Amino acid sequence: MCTLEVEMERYEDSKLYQIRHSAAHIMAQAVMEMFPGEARIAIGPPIENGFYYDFELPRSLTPEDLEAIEKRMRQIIGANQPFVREEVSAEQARQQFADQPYKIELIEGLEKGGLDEYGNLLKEKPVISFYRDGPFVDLCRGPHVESTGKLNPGALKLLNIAGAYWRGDEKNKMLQRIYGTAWEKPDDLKAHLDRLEEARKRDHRKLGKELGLFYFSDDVGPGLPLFAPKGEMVRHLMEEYVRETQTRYGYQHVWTGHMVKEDLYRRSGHYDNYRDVMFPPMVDEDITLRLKPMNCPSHMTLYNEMGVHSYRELPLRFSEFATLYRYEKRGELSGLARVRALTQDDCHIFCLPEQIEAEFTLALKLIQEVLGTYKFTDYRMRLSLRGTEGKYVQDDEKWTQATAALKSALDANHVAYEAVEGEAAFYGPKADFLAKDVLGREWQLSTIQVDFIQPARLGCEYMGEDGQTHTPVVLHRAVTGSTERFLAVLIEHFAGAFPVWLSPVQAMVIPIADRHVAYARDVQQKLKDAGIRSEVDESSERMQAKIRHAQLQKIPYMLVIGDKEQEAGAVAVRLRTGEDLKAKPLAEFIQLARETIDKKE
RNA sequence: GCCCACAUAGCUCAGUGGUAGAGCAUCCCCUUGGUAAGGGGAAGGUCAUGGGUUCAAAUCCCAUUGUGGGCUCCA
Repeated sequence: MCTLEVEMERYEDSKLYQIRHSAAHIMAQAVMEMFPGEARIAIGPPIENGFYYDFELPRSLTPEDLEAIEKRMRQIIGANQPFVREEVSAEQARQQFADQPYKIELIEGLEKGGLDEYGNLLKEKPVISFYRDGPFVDLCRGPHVESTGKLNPGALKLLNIAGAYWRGDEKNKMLQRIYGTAWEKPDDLKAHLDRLEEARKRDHRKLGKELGLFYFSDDVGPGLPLFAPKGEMVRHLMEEYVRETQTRYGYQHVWTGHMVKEDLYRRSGHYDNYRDVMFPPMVDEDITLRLKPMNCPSHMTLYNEMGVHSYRELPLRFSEFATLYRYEKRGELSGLARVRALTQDDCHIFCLPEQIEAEFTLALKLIQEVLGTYKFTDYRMRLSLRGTEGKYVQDDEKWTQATAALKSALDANHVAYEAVEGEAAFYGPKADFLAKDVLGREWQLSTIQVDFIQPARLGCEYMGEDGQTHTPVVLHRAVTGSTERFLAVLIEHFAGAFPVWLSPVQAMVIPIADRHVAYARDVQQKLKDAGIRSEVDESSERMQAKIRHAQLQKIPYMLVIGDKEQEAGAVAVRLRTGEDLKAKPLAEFIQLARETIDKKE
């Protein structure tokens, strides 16, 4: 066996990084010239596919300003100003940026030697440096291109204006951020803009409407999706598939409703950690109820109500497609990707401490199977661990134990992972699956979390082999997470052209003339008998128009029926790829379609 | 929640102070066709909601609601 070692260039060391960093400086120069003496500059880093710079300005920027700034940037590039690095003392830096409060704050952070611009701890005290290009000076670590002329003026574009809090903290002032993108060659820029365009075309909100899947209505409320028959069909198929798979993996299904007494969330710890995402309480005399934002306390209560559990019963795996309600901030709602009413394929596994590894492995296999079915083959794992401070429940021993169990399970399954501190849930560490879609965008889909805390708080117990009562460990696990969000990702992943098994309408029967309608209905009935979902296009349009309509609806099979097919008991099969499979006996088509559907290809 | 933008027919959009428009979709009529749009006609809008300015508001101003782009990928 041989492994090919590919030395990946770090983005930070790349030419593109320098180009974008330099573009940010050039943009800042242009903006400062636009507001002489009034512009305050914050930070302007390169980011994936581009760069941004944050400003505090006397007025709001407009799209026309962007054009003017971009024009000025081209002039600065034309002037070919060299970038000159200069190392300075903190005092010199303060003098240079006396009227730039954000820079002063950065300098102070650097001077303390401990903090970077976000207040995070740095390992060593950095050297303070400037980069000058022409009249513009910025506090900057670099590196940059040699001179502004190294940038290709045709490979640069300012994209949008956005608000951004200084240091990302909503307690701080709101700054104006300009996003731009810069590349080595105009063709690269074009390719990038084409990718953005492709992403827009696949936008699940646009496709959801075009394909008649789901809607939002002001009358119902923000973040509360309404699923039309076709959308609900997809949702139903997704749920059915995961349910059936879970059953196959030894999971049981439970149901715990929509509301819970607030007291339960106080005991579980959710009230303290999760209050902001709960809908306001409903008070009924002396009972205060909350819409369920998560299932764990309900599942644990159910576990308790079911009587005394023996260690022989464990693991118990309770899964539920539960409708949860989360009071997401208005500005964070986004199509189906972020909603206030969602369906979670949640599961809680009650197990013995020594079963963690096996249960984790089982969940891992289940997730890998499901993601594979949905054609997500490119994913990585992130192990989220406790941070040094914050919301985390204090119990060092249990954290250590939980973390070790997860790591050893990952290692035992030869799964590569990246550990991130400070990203854990309040009750324990978690392992998340980050999957890439066809456009290379990464989505967090599945999650497995270890919980040593809540079962104890809610009094979950089992009788051990030793005759003593013990607290079970609970693994929280979601495969597709929120069905709504997963559907959003699927729509974009497949550009609305679902695999046949998931397509709400699998076949469109297209009679060429009215005299073929009776046979078309006959075909539809036979398809129905075979469990294939179809429609007959009985409109008075020409066949070409019917094909176009079915094509735009991304229906996998178009079955054209004319005199020849009717006589032969056949259907002429056209795929949405444009491929013409010619006329086939109906039975043959049904067999072909069934195989594709059953294999979930 | 905060910053900015946007809200006109079911959908996509035009209309920037003087009687509300187009294409697609819908309905009706003609056409009955062979792999991505056949032709004609009709119907359809308190211009998101509420205030204000004006002789006059879809258009200008304010508020509200909703939607969109963002809100730590290292000076």
